[in-house]
Amino acid sequence: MIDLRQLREHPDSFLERLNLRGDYSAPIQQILTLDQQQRQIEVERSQLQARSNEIGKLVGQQIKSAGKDDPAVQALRDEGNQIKAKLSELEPAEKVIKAQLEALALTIPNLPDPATPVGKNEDENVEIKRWGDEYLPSNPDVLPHWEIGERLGILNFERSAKIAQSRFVTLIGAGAALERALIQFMLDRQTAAGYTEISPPFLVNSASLTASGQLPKFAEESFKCDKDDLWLLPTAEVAINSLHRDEILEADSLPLHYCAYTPCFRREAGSYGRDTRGLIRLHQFDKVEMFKFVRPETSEQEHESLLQNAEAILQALHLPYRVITLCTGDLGFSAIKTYDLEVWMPSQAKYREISSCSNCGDFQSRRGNVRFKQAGKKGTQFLHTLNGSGLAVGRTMAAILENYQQPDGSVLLPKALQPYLGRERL
RNA sequence: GGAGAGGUGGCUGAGUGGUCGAAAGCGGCAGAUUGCUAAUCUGUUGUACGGUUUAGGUCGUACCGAGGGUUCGAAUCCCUCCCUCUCCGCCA
Repeated sequence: MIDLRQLREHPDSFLERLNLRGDYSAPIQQILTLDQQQRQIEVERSQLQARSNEIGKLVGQQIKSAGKDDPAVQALRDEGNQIKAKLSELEPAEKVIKAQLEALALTIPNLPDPATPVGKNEDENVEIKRWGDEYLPSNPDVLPHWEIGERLGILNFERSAKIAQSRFVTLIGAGAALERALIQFMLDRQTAAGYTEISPPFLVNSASLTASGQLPKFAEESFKCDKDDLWLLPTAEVAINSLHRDEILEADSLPLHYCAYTPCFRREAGSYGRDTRGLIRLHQFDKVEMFKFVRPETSEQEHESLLQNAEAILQALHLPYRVITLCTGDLGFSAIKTYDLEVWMPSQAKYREISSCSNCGDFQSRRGNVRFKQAGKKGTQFLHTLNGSGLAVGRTMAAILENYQQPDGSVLLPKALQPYLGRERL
């Protein structure tokens, strides 16, 4: 949620930064108008209520001293009724405006951080690092991971479509074990890095999705269970973000670092043509997520260490990757700054996203009303939230199947993973 | 799914129509005092929004699970929903 007070006080600089994402002039103007109307009504309303409260007390006193049939009592009652009549017009009007204001404000994305490069779309993202050139595979005839996977008999798409739909996979034998091993491996690493593991509900309510930013704007992206106001979790970020919703945390308890393995469910609406084969873009995939609740002044630094924690997995698996900083035009809705990790996919001769590490500033904590309080100090502050994949399991599996593919059609397993599977190759 | 009980401030817990934002205790904070790793005493102690102020501040409104209703006036009465607990049923 944007900071309405900040917008009200510095509308020009606010809009200038926001417009680095696209043109939001119209809704912002509307928000400013609604905000002004709302406050105007609020002033009038609270004055009336003050008088009404006063009358309420006076009636009580008058009845005690002069009896309930005293003419003064009737006069006060009349005045009270008049106020009630006025309030019955003001209150609904204010509610409507407030609802419009909130609905609109919820569709405004977060302001990009000054450190986020300015750009229109993904073509203007900035590469900041490459790692693992020495691990680039030398095998020139690498098969795409879905082909090698089906040859090895460890994954099957056709039968998955029979069970569910296209864009689902069934893992078989060593494939299923590999997935489980990767989850275990990643959780082991991230918990060793200080993240507290949680296992949240895989169904979440609308409030949780709104808090993290998926609703109201991206309702089409998630699967909904209509009867229950529950949605299939699109990412563990949603669940962990709501773990402390409507709470006031002790400053001393921060930072809180969590990680979680969950499946993630996404409708992938509007991406019908892309990545139709393989493990890259499925309706259901596994992910180990990292999430931090931190004090505002530390979030930049926490963002860097979050990135390192994600990188550590790729490094441990000896998978070549690069790090890019998303530009303002490609930045996600809730983020102020995002690093993407892209792993090398030999069959496509391209780097493909395998982790996204974002600093969301106080955007999600405003939406979820998560604050912290310094003991002994007055007032509360919104904290900052950060999230990052550590990592997407399906894409990691795809990267392994391609980068570790041998000329004889077998797939070597990364050394770090071998103990988890009790074997050296697939 | 059926029956019952209940949701009050950081916690425990009183409060069933009128100075209740809410007693009391605990905890927290500040001070006093006692020569002993603590006791005692005193004071203080929620959040949000808005008006006003250079600021400290000050004033107002709202909040006793959520949303409606009755009333001059609701934590208190009525309705709907959500959640928790106990028992029964069902079930991994």
